Amino acid sequence: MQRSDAPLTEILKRHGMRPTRQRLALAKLLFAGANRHVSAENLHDEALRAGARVSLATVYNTLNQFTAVGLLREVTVDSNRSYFDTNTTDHHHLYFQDTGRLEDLEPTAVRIGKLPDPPEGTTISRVDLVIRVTARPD
Amino acid sequence: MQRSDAPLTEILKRHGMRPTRQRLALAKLLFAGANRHVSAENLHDEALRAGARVSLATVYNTLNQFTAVGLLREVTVDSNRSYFDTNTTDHHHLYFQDTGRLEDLEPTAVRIGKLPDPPEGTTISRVDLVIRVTARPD
DNA sequence: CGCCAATTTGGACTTGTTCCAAACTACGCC
DNA sequence: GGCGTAGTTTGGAACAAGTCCAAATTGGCG
Repeated sequence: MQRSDAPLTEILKRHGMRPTRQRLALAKLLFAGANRHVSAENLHDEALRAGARVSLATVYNTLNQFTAVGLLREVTVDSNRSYFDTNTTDHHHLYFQDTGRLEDLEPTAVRIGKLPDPPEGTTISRVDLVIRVTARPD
Repeated sequence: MQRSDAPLTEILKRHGMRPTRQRLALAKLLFAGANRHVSAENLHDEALRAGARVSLATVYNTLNQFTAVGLLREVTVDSNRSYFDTNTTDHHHLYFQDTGRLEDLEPTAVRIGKLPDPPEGTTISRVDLVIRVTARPD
């Protein structure tokens, strides 16, 4: 294990997960650089290409565990595929319907001026806003 | 065919669809009363219970066709099931994560104060806002 | 070092949805 | 009113995303 994996190891431990080879490899892909949006298949392919031997089942397990402990956020933009976002701060999304590409919006790009009170006995767990764009037909 | 189906027949024709027994039955369930949110399985069960002989494949076909011509709107709140909304006007949604229940929000309940310009070469096709609530843990 | 609980894995399974080829039907035409 | 045909429906097979499972592996602690 290289020195540079140490912080990832720490992160996993802090969230009650053993830093296994597979989880470290996936965490590295997810958290090494800029914020990302991945699907399970998508991350699995990437892991294999990077030489990590990880099964698809483990990718699903890991994404779900990371989401459960708050390292990832699930974004629902497409009803037949789950996307996971490494940016867990408060923000919204831009979705390119033509290509399936998903991007974060700057927190300042959108302002929600007014929200209703949640119904009696419930609390708002999240407010998701998605701007869907298509190539301009011209 | 009863007199009361005439308007539905008209609606279907106007959108280039033959008013078949199946489409009329489904349209009746969808558009007879207040606005609704349905899933395919859900509408299929209801149709059968109402005595309409319709296959699940036809329910899917019909929901997709209705959506294509703008009689329905697809709402993406859950990544493993599609919901269709009979309210095609501009509005947002309240989603009860515990029960899967989906409700329309009054157009006045939410105000979006600021939106970014769409990226070069694209146009905004839709802005979806979903407020997710859970039972208050107490 | 060795043990044991946590983890991973391939493959079977489930669920939601689409595809397909054959059967059926709406509807314009005579 | 029957006919022909293009549009529609249908059951079942096929597909895709995701979960489950029992067996094999492995990390971490003593």
